[in-house]
Amino acid sequence: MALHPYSIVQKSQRTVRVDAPQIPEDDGYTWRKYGQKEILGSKFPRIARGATTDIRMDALQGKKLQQLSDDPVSFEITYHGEHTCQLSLENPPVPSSLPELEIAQGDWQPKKRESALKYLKIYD
DNA sequence: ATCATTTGACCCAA
DNA sequence: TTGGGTCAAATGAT
Repeated sequence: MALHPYSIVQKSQRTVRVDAPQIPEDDGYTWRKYGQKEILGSKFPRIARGATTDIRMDALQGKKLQQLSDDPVSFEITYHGEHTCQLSLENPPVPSSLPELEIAQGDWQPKKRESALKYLKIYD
């Protein structure tokens, strides 16, 4: 995915614009869509996704997709925080106890802990 | 059976 | 109260 100019929006959050054939859906992580909303003044809905590649909660990461126009279709992707998970899927680290799951790195974390536990169960 | 997506409901900050 | 982010049950895909 050839990344095009990005601008720093906040600490640990950046927005990247790419053209349609370069939508970085395949950016090395598995994203799970968990929401879609119509945005006032926007022609296209905003899609919310979270990373599910790593069963550790501190590896969860938010990602939003916003389609900006539909002629030269471009998207705006906002990453929240940083991935802390390993890319290698062989031998994924398994949390031995639940309290470990309370730690969330970066400026994004799931709103409810139960939800994160659910994510965990899926991959447990 | 496992895991992803859809979609209205729910929640909360502004 | 409204707008927007997340929840979660049903549904789809494999």
